[in-house]
Amino acid sequence: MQRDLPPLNALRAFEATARLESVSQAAQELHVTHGAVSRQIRVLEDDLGSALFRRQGRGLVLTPAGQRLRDASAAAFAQLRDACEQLRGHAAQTPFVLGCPVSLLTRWMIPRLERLMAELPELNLHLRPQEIPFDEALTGLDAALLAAAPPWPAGWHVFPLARERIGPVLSPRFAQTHGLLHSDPSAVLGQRLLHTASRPHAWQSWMESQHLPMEKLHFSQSYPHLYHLIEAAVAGLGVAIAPAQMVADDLASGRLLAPWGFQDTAAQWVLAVPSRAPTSRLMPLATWLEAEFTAHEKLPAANGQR
Amino acid sequence: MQRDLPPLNALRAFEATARLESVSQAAQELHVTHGAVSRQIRVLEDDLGSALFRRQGRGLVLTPAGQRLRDASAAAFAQLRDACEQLRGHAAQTPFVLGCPVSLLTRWMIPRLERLMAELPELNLHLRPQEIPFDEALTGLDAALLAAAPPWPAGWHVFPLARERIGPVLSPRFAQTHGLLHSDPSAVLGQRLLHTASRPHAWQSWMESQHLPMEKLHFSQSYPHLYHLIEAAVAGLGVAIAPAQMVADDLASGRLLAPWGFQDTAAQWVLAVPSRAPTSRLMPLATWLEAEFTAHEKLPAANGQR
DNA sequence: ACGACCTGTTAGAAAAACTCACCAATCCAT
DNA sequence: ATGGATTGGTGAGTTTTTCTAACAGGTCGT
Repeated sequence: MQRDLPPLNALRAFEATARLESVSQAAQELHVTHGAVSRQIRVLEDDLGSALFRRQGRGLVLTPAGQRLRDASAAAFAQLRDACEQLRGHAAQTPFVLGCPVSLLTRWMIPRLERLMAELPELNLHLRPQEIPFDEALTGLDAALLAAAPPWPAGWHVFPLARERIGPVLSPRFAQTHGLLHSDPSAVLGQRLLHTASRPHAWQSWMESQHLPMEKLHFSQSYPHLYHLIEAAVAGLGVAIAPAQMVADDLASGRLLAPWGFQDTAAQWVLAVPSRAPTSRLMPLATWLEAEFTAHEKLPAANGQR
Repeated sequence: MQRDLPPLNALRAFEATARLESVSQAAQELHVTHGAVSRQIRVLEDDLGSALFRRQGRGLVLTPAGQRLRDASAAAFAQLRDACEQLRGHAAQTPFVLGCPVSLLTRWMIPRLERLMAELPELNLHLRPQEIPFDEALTGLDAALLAAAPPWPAGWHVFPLARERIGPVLSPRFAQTHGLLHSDPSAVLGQRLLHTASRPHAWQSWMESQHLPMEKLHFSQSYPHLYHLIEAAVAGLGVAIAPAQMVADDLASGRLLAPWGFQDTAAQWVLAVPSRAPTSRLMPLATWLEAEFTAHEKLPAANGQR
């Protein structure tokens, strides 16, 4: 049978008090009031059944019993501190592996990476390109950044970052651009529409949201990745449909135009983590990403003009 | 600057779980539910920022980080356990010194001492004869047993045990006894009244409570201690006035009679302790004494006949 | 496939810890 | 000596933590 340990928090209060020979200073070190420390010491004395301090005037003197306990607890706590220090240090320098689809990585993450590293230097972020669908257990990842619609796989914990919003984009260099700029959304019907196998329903869902018929679409070549699709649009090969965030920088620089704005989809941009992962390193990243994503909410809403 | 310790209670839960390789068994050892342990481990993992267990089927496996922490915490806790064990053991075998006036000691405590020692063997009780008034700090005592009226000195913590009740007692061998047995309390007026310097007001307060005049009292010799007073009564030298508890055994055995019962005084029998003494060894004694004192409440009340 | 067994999770209840405000004692500077 | 500053102790009330109870989901053995 296991012998009983004393109340550990009381022991911590005692150790600090014994080391500093002052209740008040110990309270300061432990970030509590002196009353709390005084009480904890009382609890410990009561538990052990012997006085640990002699109250002498406005100070304290350790009793022999107190001295022995101080030595033991100081050593024990030092050992625990060392071990935890080591673990924490090791955990801190382990890279935080973030899975991310190549399209997002290329067009959104990389332009922001330097700033992210500067603002969260402790994170030691490593990006791992990885396409949707993600492994259910997120094997080898500390987190994944992706756009997806609920329901989420069991075993994920999901931080919503922003609604996904998509819309048609085209280059100023595209031959028909001038005629399209002030037209209805229906004007896209006759254009060369670029699309990607990774988002086969993008045009369909946008057309539905605009109440346009789908039969008259003129699909051009299909691109394997969203990344290529957007590059094709930038090159003026036709009208692409893309999530707002992934063309934000191109819109800002004028390389792309979005005459009909963007439209919410059922999907969201989320940060997904295995449900029982430690949260301490996660929260700063989640916060940063959310801020960065919502900073783009200033992009034109659906039907907005640019 | 002091580095931070991990949450200690969480660490204790982890240590038990790691040692037993089971959340459920650890919960059993710690006398909590498995949910509590599971949660504590989660808190610790979160605090340290690294997983300590790999959940594998219905069991647990320590991660390398967990193993290191287990070794460190097992050693640290063992050290603390040892030290506290030693302190507790030392405290337990230190005698518990109970100050007690000789009268009470002789006539009440000693007859019950064997039973007390048998029922509270861990207490290691030492009686120290000591007369009222007691030192305000109760120097050298763990507690004091005495009859006194409030207010109590500052720095005492007082466990009330029973009201003090006093009444006249006399021996069957006393010459006038037969005539007194069925008389009014006023019959004492003409008798030889025994009294003691240690309680000069005893007769006075009793007479007042009976609404009898005090002028006609025939005081006999004064005895230095209550103890002698009672012995004088037993010897048939006159009528003594004594607290109920101190003649209880004599009444039971017939060596003394209390024809007019007993009367509450302003005083109480109390167990007094220095206010910041540890309570763990105290409570069993206080409980035992209270039970023993109130067991005598069955003695005849004031005006009751015997 | 089923029950036995184990761990994780949640809301709400219970317990522990803390703060605040006060007191008493001591020390120190005037 | 006296009044202010500092220190420790205490009690009431509140906040925070921890625990329980009940359920969910997975794995193992039969």
